[in-house]
Amino acid sequence: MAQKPSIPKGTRDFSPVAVGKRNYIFDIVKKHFRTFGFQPIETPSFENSETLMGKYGDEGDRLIFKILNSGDFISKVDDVTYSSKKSSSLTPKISEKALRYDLTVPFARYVVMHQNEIDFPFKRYQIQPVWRADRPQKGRFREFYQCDADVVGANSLLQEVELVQLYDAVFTDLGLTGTTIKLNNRKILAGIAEVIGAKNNLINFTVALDKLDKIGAEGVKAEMLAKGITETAIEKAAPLFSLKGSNTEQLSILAEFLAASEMGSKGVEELVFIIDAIAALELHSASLAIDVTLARGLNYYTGAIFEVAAPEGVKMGSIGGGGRYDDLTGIFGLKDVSGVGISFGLDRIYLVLEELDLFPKEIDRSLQVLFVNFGEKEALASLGLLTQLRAAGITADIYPSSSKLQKQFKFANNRKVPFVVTIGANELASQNLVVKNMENGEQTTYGFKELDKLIALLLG
RNA sequence: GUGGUUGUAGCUCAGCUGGUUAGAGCGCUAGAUUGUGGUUCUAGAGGUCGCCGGUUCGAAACCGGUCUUCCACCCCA
Repeated sequence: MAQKPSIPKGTRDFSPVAVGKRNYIFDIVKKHFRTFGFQPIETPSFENSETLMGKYGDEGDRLIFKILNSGDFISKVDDVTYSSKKSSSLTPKISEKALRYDLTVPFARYVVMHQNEIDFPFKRYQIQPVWRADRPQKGRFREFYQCDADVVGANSLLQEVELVQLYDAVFTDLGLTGTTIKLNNRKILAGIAEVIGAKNNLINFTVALDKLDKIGAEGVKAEMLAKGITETAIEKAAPLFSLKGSNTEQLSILAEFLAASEMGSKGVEELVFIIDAIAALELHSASLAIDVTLARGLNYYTGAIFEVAAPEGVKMGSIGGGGRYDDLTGIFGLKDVSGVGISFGLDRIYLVLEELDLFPKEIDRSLQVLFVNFGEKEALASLGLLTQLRAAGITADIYPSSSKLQKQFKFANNRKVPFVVTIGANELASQNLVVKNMENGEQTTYGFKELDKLIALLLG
């Protein structure tokens, strides 16, 4: 053992137990994606750099993992570029591929490339890892999975309503009650900026507003001032900092505030539709809340904006987000295809479920029954019975060597095996097997011919 | 990318202002118990103190660098 091996910053190994828990979440998410009519696709881990670069802003470009070209790539760089030592001009010459940064941009590329084969409206889901050269923190990794569901080619607000229901269905099924689905609309943000006279400073305005719950009203004002938003404009927007009351109350205040803005009024109208529809349909465990400070990545959202907050009391950033983008495929040359989608933050949902102890304990039951090994003859007899159990769909195994019973039972205990079958010389002679319930220690004897009874016990 | 923080046994952590052979609990192995785990008792094995370099008679401890962890920015799931 020369040096202890390690894995790169922000990456993780997953143990059998962890994979079991992750698959539990994946399976529930997939189940609901499918019942809502979404179809799965997959795209490559890496794309051509030009597909990704420039789609996430300067900040995003910095976080994209670039892949070096193959071969003697340095020798192909001209001397001027090489000696300039400027990463921005050198990188494109030595790297033409990059790891996927999210699933939305590759999806847009997919839609454009396959537009003639796709039946629109196209509802797709995609669950794959993405990579970001970010600095890791709790719940933030350099390699993590995204679970996205998007609809392209449908302008109806019914999609937004369904996506809210989809969030609710998944979190309810996971037993994660008390989540808050925060809802806003880019048109409202644009309307506010218009009304207060900061139309040309929309991004700075919303980025600052988005931090309200983090840095408080004073902090937001300070940041807005620093970003060149006038004091009178901030004053006008001030009532929105402390917007309170039910969704409908907030909406009526907003409607009044935005009356002069055509864009803003349209946004209010859209929110009213979604809120009314959800009120009529009712959610199971989540609550839907208007949040005018919600901005998220403004790069491509044009309509509804979603973000899901973990139940109160759990310290965790958002566990999901999404929104509508009217022209995502435009950057790849396909105009007028509207899309709307949501994403589940698997790693964070995992942490939240862990913290609230919401994983079912059957998950780590990776083996339902273990046969104790007494020696060659007994083991061969066990193998015959084992085969029948496996054929009946039961996860069963035999201890590979005739080690001490103490050791074999301890192994069963550590693996959390609920039943252990013992077939020793006595049992072999009488054609019986002894089944031990590891939870309460009770032992029951069955004849070899009564295997159906054992199967019923194990399946029940 | 900026500022800070962390690293000691498989795991969770002690280890004082530098001073012999670096500790505990849990886990692991063996025995008490040659057909029974989860409880108890006894014994044992496990560590180039993240890595590289420096200061010193002497470094786990001090200094520099580097990697890693976590945190605040930035940004975001």
